[in-house]
Amino acid sequence: MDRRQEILEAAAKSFSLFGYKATTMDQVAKIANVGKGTIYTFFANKEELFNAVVVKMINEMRTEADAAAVEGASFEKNAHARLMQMLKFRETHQLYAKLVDEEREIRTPAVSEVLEAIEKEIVSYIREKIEKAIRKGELKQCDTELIAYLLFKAYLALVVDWGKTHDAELTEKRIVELLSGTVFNSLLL
Amino acid sequence: MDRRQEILEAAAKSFSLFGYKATTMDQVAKIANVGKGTIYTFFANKEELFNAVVVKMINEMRTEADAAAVEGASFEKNAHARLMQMLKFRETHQLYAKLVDEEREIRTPAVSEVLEAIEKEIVSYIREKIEKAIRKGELKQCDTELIAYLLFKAYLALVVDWGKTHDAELTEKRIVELLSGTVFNSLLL
DNA sequence: GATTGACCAAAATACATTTACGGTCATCTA
DNA sequence: TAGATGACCGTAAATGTATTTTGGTCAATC
Repeated sequence: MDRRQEILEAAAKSFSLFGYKATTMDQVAKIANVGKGTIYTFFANKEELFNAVVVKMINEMRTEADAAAVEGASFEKNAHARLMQMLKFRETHQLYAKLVDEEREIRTPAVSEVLEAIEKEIVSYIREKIEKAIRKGELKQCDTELIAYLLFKAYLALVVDWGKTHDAELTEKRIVELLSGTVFNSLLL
Repeated sequence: MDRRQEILEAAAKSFSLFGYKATTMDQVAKIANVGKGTIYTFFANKEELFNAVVVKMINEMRTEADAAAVEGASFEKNAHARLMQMLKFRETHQLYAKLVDEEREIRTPAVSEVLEAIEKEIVSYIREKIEKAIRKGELKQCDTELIAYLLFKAYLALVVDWGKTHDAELTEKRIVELLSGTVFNSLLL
């Protein structure tokens, strides 16, 4: 089997289990059943290996977000489904969850950078969908960059942050009612 | 002069200059020109002294936020002015800025708790204003708790977070246009 | 020519020792 | 004699140091 692939999978396993900092190159080599030196013939260093693993994860997330949308459904319904899916992915997917954790309690630069990149990716993904809906005539012209950013931050706040400072999570119904009445409604043509 | 007051001022000065963790009770005693034991006749411990200082600061912030509003102006205009003022206070006021800093790089529980309390205070302040506007018939009935939370988080994201991941800050105009067209507009009766 | 693991400098960790700090209370003074 | 004080105490943090671990290299190997 492809050596590069085996290394990638081994790395994904280790990063998922132990996080970035606690994963050692020896560890990865052992899991992948290769010598440590072999890793460096495919990846320049630990951080590049990490980035490659994360890129793969981002693609999985995108795929799952797309799967959450329903052909023919309204922009609001699909945008909601997509965002909820990605936020669920964020706390369900072993690697993503681990990285969020690591970011909270240690401060590893490589992890911060990667998390930032993921968020940028999500925002630009949302933006794509908005622009597509505008082209289709479902939404009115607007500042798509800012709207995408606002949507993402709003969902992050309502789904993730709220629970940290209140004793109960917000129900999805309450979130939908709030955003449907405010942001989403204002986007309609 | 009132001993309690002198201690409070000395503490405010020290917390502002060095943060919570790096402020020592000996330090405060020296600045206040009192024996260390005296502090403990007014405040049970360092954290209570800290809380008292922060309560004072919250009141200042409230006063400044109120001063930013204009009698007779629209809800949107005043809410915007109030929120922008509080966010400016957040990075201008020596103590507040220092605490945000300390929270970012050290993880002092007392500081985290206090920052959370301040945010709660801001949100409930915004909520008050929303409810007042509803009573006056300027805004429609809505989920005031969530709207207040969303507004605060949106401003935080647009004014504070945006700059951290983009090379230029958002202009106030762009923020106003975004929120005016979405959240604020939807609140009108 | 691809693969490997012993090897190296640098970074992280563990440990021992010292220092600093929050909080107390017997003493002092007004 | 009631409030103020600072020397004092136990603990927690900081500091210094020895030891281990780790990312990355490269000469030897297959």
